[in-house]
Amino acid sequence: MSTKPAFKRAEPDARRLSLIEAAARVLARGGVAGTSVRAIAVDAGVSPGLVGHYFDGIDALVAETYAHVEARVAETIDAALARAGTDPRARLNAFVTASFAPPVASGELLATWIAFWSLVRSRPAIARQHDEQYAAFRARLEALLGACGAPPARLRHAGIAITALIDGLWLELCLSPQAFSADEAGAIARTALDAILTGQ
Amino acid sequence: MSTKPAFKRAEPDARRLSLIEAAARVLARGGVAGTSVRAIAVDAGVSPGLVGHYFDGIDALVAETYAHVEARVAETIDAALARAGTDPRARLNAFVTASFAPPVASGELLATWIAFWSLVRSRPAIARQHDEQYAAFRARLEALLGACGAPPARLRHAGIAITALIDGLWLELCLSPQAFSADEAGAIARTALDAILTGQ
DNA sequence: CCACTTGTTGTACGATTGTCCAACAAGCAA
DNA sequence: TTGCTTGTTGGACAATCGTACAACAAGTGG
Repeated sequence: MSTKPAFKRAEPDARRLSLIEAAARVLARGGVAGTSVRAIAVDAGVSPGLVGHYFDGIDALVAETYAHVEARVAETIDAALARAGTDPRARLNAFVTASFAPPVASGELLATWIAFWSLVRSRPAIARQHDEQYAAFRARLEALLGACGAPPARLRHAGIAITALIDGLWLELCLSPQAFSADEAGAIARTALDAILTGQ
Repeated sequence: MSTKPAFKRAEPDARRLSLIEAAARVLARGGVAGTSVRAIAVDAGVSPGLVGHYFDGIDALVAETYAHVEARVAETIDAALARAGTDPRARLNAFVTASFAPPVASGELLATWIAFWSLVRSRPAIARQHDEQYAAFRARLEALLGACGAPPARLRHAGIAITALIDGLWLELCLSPQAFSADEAGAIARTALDAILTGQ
């Protein structure tokens, strides 16, 4: 009879991903205070030492977790856009609706954002990453706004405005879900889109 | 000759305040990661044990620090409103301008917000405090909007919208000050106010 | 079957955390 | 001055943190 292996080797990329997903789960479950190398290792079913083997410290793991979670958010929104068809305004509406519904707007995701934000000011590399992901988010929104006929001269300000509005509504929706509903947030965002696309 | 006292007693309220202000400074200087009971005590020129004498744990100190800093923010905005005179729209403009200028919009303040946000989901008492402070902020904004002639039926959504827009712009201004300027943020917010006050 | 590489383990390490508490002393009342 | 209250000290305490590293073993190429 054969002895069972004490552990199984994983393909490096798969192992990295499983650690990132474990970090996201731990952040969602216990918040920033409940997140540590050990807790993540336990959740991933792995020895704590392995975290250091794949990431340059826990801050780097948090940064990669943020990037991964935001990529999943982007996928969720892309799926909503695809479902909305080809009408530019319908796609814009789908964008905001998806932004305020689970799994995008949820208290669980917030912990990952907060953990990442807390590193932005002290870590230049993470500040750069934040700038890139913010720019990408805004660029996508500007493309949708442009497709709806927003004048190019106003595209920059429109993109900043709608991005900020969505972020502010999303944040409050995560922090105190009872202050207003996801439907209200969607209605507010669509009203703002009307105002911007109509032009003054 | 008299021996110098080893320490001086402070009036309880003054001592509490000095600890809160020290916590705000430490959060501003070192971020969430650089903040601890000991660091705050050193900054306040006090023994670490004294923190426990005035606050039920460091989370309570963070919560009170947030309340204090937001009160200072409110004072700064109130001063801007007073300077703006009595014209309702001028007061509204002053509100947004003050929100995007130091000391309200600054990376230093952000750390206090982040530390507080990270406690909202796990501490019911802090969640309640957040709800109250958010409601107060929005109520003040709704009063200013109402004075500008915004129809009462739309006041709730208008208040949520402008609050979210200001929050989103403020957050991004703190996180990456080079993405857009405070003047741009002010112009964007004033445009949104125009759209809301004109009615659609 | 035997190296050899390297993913993985488990622990030890020093530093730091928040909290607690006995001892001290400052300042007021008598 | 004498006594008393209590703000204050400073260190002890257990727990936990992130990281480093030597030992082990899984899987691959020979």
